[in-house]
Order: sequence, then C-alpha cells, then structure tokens
Amino acid sequence: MGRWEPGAAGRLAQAALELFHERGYEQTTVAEIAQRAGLTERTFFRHFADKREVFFAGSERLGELFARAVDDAPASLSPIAMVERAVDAGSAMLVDRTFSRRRQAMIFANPELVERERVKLARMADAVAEALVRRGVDTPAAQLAAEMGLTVFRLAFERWIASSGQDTMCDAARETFAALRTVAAPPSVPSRSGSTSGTEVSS
Amino acid sequence: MGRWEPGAAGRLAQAALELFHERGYEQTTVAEIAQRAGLTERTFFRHFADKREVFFAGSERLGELFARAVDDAPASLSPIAMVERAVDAGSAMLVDRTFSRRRQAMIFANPELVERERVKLARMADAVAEALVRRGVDTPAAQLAAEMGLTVFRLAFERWIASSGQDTMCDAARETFAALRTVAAPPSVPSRSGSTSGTEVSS
DNA sequence: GTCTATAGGGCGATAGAC
DNA sequence: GTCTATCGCCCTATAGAC
Repeated sequence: MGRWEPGAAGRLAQAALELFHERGYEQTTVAEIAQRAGLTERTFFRHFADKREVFFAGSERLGELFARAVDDAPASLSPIAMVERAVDAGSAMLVDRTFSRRRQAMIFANPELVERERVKLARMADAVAEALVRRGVDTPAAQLAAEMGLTVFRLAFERWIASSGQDTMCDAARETFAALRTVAAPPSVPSRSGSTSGTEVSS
Repeated sequence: MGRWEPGAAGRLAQAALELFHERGYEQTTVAEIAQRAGLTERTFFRHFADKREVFFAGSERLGELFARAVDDAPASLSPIAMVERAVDAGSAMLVDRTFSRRRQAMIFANPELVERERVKLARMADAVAEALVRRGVDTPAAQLAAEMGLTVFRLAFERWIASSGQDTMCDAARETFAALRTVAAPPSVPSRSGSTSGTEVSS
C-alpha cells in the first residue's frame, strides 16, 4: 500500500460508481472521478487501464469463483455438469435483483460498456475452460463446455432481471441449462417436442 | 480533383487495411487513412462511426448470410440443425486461410479490435436468433441455438487458422458441431467416451 | 469544414515506505 | 540507499459539437 491515503483504487472505484449513478457514464469525466476521490487524473490511469475498467473492478472474482467450482467438482461429473455447477455457484452470488437491473441498464445504455462486459464474460469462459483442462478434459470440449456455460449464465441473467416473479438467478440458470440440453440434443428420436412446428413463415 | 471518385467508403477501407498492414493498427492514424484515400479526416468519420469500424466493414454481410440460410432452411429441420446449415453457409465464405490468419493476427494484437469483433459476432447471433424466431422457434431456444452456432463458428475458425492441414473451414465447423453434441449430450448412457477419465488433478 | 473536449500515454519530480 | 505510489505538465488522436 502507498502512503498518502490507503486504498486509492477503491476510492476511485467508489467515486466513479457514484458519479455514474448521479449523472451517467458518458457525462462523467475521469477528471471528475479523480477529483472526488481526492486524486489526480493521471493516478486514475495508473490504477485502471481505461475509464471502462473502473466499472468492472472486481469482476475477476466471479471468474475465479467459476474456476474454483470446476476445480472442486466431483471427478465423476461430466464436463458440462462441472460447468453447470460453476454457473450455479456464480448465480448464487447474484441476489439483489434491483442492483443487478440498475447495473445492467447502465451497461446497455453505453456501447462501450457492452463491449467490455462481453470481454469480461469471454475471460471467464477462458478461465472455466482452463479449469476443465486441469480436470483432464481435452481443450476443444473444454472450450465448448465453458462457452456454453457462460452463454447460459448471460441469457439466464437477462431473463432473471427481466422477470418480475419470485424466481432466483439460480432458478433461471437451471431452467436455461435444461433448455440448452433440449436444444442441443441430437434428434435421435424425432419426437419433435421442443420447437413448435406449424408456424413456418418462408416458402 | 474537382470530382470525387466513386466509393469513398471503399477507398477509405482499402487505404486503412493497407496502412494497418504496413505499420500496424495503433500506429496508423485516421488522418493518414484519409490522406491516402484522398479525403479528409471528417469524411472518414461520416462513413465509419469510429476507427475500428473500418476494419469490420462488410462484416454485416456475413450476418445476413447466416440469417438467410436459416430463412431458407427446410421446415423439417430442428432449430440447431438450421443453425448448423447457417454456419456451414458462412464457413463456405472462408476459403483464403492465409488472409484469415493475417486478419485474425491483427485482431488478436489489438484489444480494441478483439472487443469489436465480439460485438460483431454477438450481432450475428442476434440476427440468427431473430431468423429462428421467424421460423417459429420460441425466443429462449432460438437465442441458445444461435449463440451455440456462433460459438461453434468462432472456435472452428480459430482451429482452422491454427491448423496446417488441408482441411477446410467447413470441415472444422462440422467437427466442432459434432463435438458440441457430444459435450452437451446428457449422460443418459454413462459410456465415458469423450473425456479422458484417469488424469484428474485435484483432490 | 473548423473548433474543442476528453481519453490516454510519456516522462521526470517528489514523497513517503522499507 | 531502493521501491513504489502520486503528481504535474506536456503531448497527440479520437470523436463529437458547432
């Protein structure tokens, strides 16, 4: 730790989120963030690579959580089942739906933030894939399983914050995983159960 | 130079790719691109929203190709099979592996371009999902199928450009789709075929 | 077309911690 | 002394405003 006031990065992150909430992301300059934190603009860029990063400060923890869940999964599980455990563990972290809604609304309102969020999700997928490889899964299967898991996580999250019911993020993730299995299942028995097959439009 | 030569956007895009190749993306300024195209900086920003966009000029066409393949797929196909058709159609566009390698290397060398490429892929997934909805698939299943398709496309592309054999992008896509089915399959019969099951590391 | 604000990098100086 | 965090001022390119 340095020795002016400790926790410069934390103060910057808090000041940034306050200002983003008060006047929006684009309307907030780095200079204003630094000023509120009692630091200079230049110091901001020493702690965060760019202005978007301060918004995602601490998002690495979620990736580590995912990876650790895979590390700790029973060896008897299939790769995709390990990923489902990881997604369940990550989903358990999301309890405050109002907070999640506000955060997501701010991201969706700013293309820059959308881009960065996708990168963060991609990093998490990479972390999960690496964890699967550590468990003996070959790389192509690990990447596929990890990407599917993060896709499920993202889509379930969007459904969860859009929903008005009492369901939890874990419920949404489980449902979305079930839908994934239905969608990805090879049509070994052509029961035609999943999709509606009577309302085609073209030709 | 009283008359403007036709295709300002095209000239800008060509000049940009030349300069990116000559001296790298970050070392090329918008002013230099405009100068080589015989235009002004201001004109560049009238044709492209930002510097990154010129790199992805024409990438909407791939999304439209995906979507049209879904529109034209036989109604008897399952959603994921429609997506596989779309990915196959898109893969058929990629024939020059040397070109694809150079392009991908430049993207990977620049985080800005990685971000933008992910957004482009996400847009394509949205287009495919919308096409599936037009075919009567419910939205959650359509989103899942579309996202899986684009994930397969991306991973297959990475494997294809990393490979040194004679295989085509279509081959890579088909193999990756087969791997997806194996990975996503519920363990109805625990044959333990896919992943190696003797080299666990943890616990 | 011109003008300008902001992001973000470079570099040297400084103020502490060890 | 070294090491690291912070400052301050200079700079350029992007991108939006006028």
